[in-house]
Amino acid sequence: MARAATTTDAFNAVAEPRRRQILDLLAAGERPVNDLVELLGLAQPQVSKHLRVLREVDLVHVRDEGRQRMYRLNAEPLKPIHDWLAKYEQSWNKRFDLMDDVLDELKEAEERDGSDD
Amino acid sequence: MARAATTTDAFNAVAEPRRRQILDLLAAGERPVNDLVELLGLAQPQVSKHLRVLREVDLVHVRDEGRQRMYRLNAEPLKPIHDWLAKYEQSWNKRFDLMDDVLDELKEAEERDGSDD
DNA sequence: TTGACGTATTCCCTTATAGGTATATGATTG
DNA sequence: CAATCATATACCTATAAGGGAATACGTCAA
Repeated sequence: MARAATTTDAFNAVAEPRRRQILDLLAAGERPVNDLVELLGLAQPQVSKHLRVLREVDLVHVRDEGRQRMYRLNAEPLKPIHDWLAKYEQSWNKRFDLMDDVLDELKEAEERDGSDD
Repeated sequence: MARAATTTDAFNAVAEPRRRQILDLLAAGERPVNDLVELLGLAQPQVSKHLRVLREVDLVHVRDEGRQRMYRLNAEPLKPIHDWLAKYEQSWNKRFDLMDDVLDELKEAEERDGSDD
């Protein structure tokens, strides 16, 4: 099997840095494709392709405005990622794992020193 | 160019559901590979391969314990993901985008109604 | 209608995934 | 030392990514 499609969920869609950039830009407000093309310095087709992925996981909404297509952020699909991360948050904030690290080093030292019976 | 390697960063490593499961299991404490194999119901080589990816992005630490290898969670590399998400948090919590949605619908209705002038 | 503009899609290519299966490596026991 | 356990790696296959380039499509202006 190959890797899961980028359009499987927000986790996969957002793993690509360019797509995160796009979302970051859209966070400031609605924008037509060409704006993004300029801001990102990418070729237009690549931007359209990234936008397609973001659309498929519902991270952006589109609206037709004349010959332009206005893209707008829809952050809701990011919530599952945030929710999943919640349980790990203490690990880096409160240095909860400091204790684990110490225990680890103790065990390793123990093995090194007292290894010969 | 192909997709970025899964070992590029935590974003990519964590896009795979199995690897998130592994981290979830390790969140409860250190475990040898075979424990994970049983708990996940996966073949041992696949588990080892997932663990390798997690190791390469430093999401797990290993410790030799006799013929077993004890894996432990290291959540720190998840922080960048959390940090990136921070700016979107309000979007789903406080329904900040409700306003945007309303504006959107107004615009669309406007277009529908006043289009034939 | 013709042409220019804004955007999406298609095709080609290189690369790497994830799973399956077999096997290699390292540590322990007898 | 041989056998076994715990884990890692190698090899194979199918699949699809993302970039580049060309082109198709829809809209508006003259």
